[in-house]
Amino acid sequence: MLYRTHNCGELRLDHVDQTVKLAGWVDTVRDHGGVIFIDLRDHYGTAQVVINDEALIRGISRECVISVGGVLRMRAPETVNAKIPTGEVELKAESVELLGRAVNRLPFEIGESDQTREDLRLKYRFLDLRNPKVHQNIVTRARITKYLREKMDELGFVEIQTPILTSSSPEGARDYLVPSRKHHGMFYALPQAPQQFKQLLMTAGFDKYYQIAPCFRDEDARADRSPGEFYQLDFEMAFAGQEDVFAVAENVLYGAFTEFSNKRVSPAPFRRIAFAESMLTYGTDKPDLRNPLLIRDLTGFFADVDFAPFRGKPVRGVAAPDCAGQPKSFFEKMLAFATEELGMKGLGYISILAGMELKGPIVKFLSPEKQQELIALLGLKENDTLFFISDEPKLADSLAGRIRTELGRRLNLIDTDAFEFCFITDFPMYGINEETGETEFTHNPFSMPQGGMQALETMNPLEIKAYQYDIVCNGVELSSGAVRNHRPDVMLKAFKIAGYTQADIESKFSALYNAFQYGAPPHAGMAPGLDRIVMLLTGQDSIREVVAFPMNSAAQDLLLGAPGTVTERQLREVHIKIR
RNA sequence: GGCCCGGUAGUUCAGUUGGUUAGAACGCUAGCCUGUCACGCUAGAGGUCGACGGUUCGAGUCCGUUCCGGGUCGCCA
Repeated sequence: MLYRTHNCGELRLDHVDQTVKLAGWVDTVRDHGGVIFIDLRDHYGTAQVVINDEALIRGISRECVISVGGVLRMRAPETVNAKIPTGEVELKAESVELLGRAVNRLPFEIGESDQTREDLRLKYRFLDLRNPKVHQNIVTRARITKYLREKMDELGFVEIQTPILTSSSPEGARDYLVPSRKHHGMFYALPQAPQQFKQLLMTAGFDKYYQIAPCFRDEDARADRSPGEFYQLDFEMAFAGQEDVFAVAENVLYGAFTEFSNKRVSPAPFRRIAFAESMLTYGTDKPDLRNPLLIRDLTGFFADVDFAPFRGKPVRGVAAPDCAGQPKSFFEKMLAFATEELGMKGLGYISILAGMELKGPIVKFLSPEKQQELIALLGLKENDTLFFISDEPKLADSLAGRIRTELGRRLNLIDTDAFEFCFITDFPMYGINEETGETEFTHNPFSMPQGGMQALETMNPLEIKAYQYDIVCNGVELSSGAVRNHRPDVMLKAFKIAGYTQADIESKFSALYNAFQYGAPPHAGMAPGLDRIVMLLTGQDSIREVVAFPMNSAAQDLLLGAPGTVTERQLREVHIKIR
C-alpha cells in the first residue's frame, strides 16, 4: 500500500498486532516530553498515533498531511478513549512520511470553524470543510440525495436531464444571462426551474419524470435561500391530479425525514390547509405547525366596541397560555418587537388573572358583558394572555403571524423535536398588482384554474382559485407545485385575463402552447428544495451549511472569485462592450 | 433599494460615565514534562480598535460620512 492500509476510522481490537499504515491530517499534537500523541484525522474518523522518537515528527505541525506506519496496539483499559470508535487501539509509529505540509498559521481553528466569521470560512472553505461537523453535513446531503433517487426510481419515476443553457423566460425571477458567441446580440438564460421542459416531457409521454435539478435565479439571498443557484427534487406526473402528487410527496418526504432524523415526523396524510385559512389562522402561507398558538378573528367582536385604534380595521387575537405571570419585561419586549421590528403602533393585551379577572390596557374599553363574551368566544383560561393585532386589511394577517411566531419563540412553545408537514392548497389564481392596478397571476401562470373554463368565463378573477399548492415543514416552504393547465383554450383564456394576447402567448410560451396543440395529458407535479430538506434534516439554520461551496449573501464566490472580470477578447467574441 | 445588528490580536470575544501602557480565552513561538486525548506548566511574540472626517485638553468609547459582513423587508410567477 502506497499511503495507507486502513482509514482513520476503521481500526478496532481485531486489528491489534497487525502492521498498518494510516494517512491523514494532524488534528492535534499532545507532546508529553518522552511520549507524543497525535490524533490523525481523515474523512472516516480519527485515530491516535503514539510516537516515542521525537525526531519522527520534527517539523510537522497541525493540519499537515502525513502517512504513519507501525504496529497497532491495544490501549491499556484505563487509557481507552470512549469518545471515538477507534478509542480502544492506537498506532505505535515506526515511520512517518510528510505528504503535505501546512503552514502553521491557520486562518481559524478547524474544530471551531463553524463559529468563525462567514466570509473567512468561505474564503478558506477547503479548511472549513475539514471540520467534521461541517464535513458531515455534505456527506449527509449525499446520502439524502441517494435516498431520494432510489425512492423516486422505486416509484417508477424516470430521471431526465434538461438543458442548462436555455431561453430567458419573461415571467418570474431575474434570469442569469449567458451571451451567445454565434448569435450576435442574443443570450441564453440559465433555467429558473425545468418547468417548461418537464411539461414538454409529459406531452412526450414520459408519464413520470424526476430530476435533482439545478435552478438559477438572480435574486437576493436569505438564510434559507441560496443566492444564484440551488437544487430541487423536481417531479411531474401525467394523468395525475393534486392528490396523486401529494401521495408521492408524503411517501418520499416522510420516508426521507424518518430515515435521516430521530425526530417525530407528522405521518401521512399531511394536513391540507387552504391558503385563505392559513392566512387567517397562522398569518402566513408557510405556517410552523409546531407552534400551538392560533390566530382568531376578532373583527366582529370589536365592531360594537369604541376603541379608536381598532375602529374600522380588522382585529386579530392570539391567546398565549401561561403568559399572564410573565414579568413586566416580557410584555415590554413584545411591545418593542411589535413597534420597532414590525412598525406597529402598539400591542394591546389582556391577561386573565386568578378568579378570571381581566387585566390590561384594553380592559377598560370592554363592558363586563363584553368581557364575558370574549372569554366565552375564545375559551380563555386563567393565566392566558390575549394579544391584539389590528391594522390595515393587507397587513393585519401577516402582523398577527409575526406576533404568533415571536410569542411561540419567547414562550418556548415550539417542539424542536418534531417535523410538522402540511400542504397549503387553493392559492388564488389572480391578484391585483399594487403599482399598476392590473390583474396578474399570483403564482405559476401554467396552473389549472379550479372550475376550468367555466370559472374563467363566469367568475370574478380575484375569486378564482388555482390547483396550486405548497408543501411546508416547520415553517419552511419546501416547494410549490401545481396541477398544470394543459388545455390551449383554457390557457388562452387564463392569460387573457392577465392581459396577454394570443400573440403574446405564441411568442413567449411558444413551445408549450404549440406542444399542447398536439394532445397533452393532464399532468401535475412539484419540486421540493433539496437544500432546504438537507438543512432541516441536519438542523442547520443557514442553507450555506449544507452546500459544499456556497456563495455569500451578495452572490459572490469568495474562494474562486466569482463574479470576476474577463478579457477584452472574451468580451469581443460574445459581442459585449462594458460601459 | 429600505430597516436592524455587527466590525477591537490569527480566531472568538470583553472593554464601565470619554481618561494612565487596550485585555481574556484559544491558537502561534520557545522551554519543561513518558499515558494524554480540548494534556498540563512556565515564558514570549502578536493591535492602523474597518476607513475618513468632526466634537474634545483627551476618542476603541460621542457625532457624521463611508466600506465590509450577517439578518430582514422588498424581491424570489
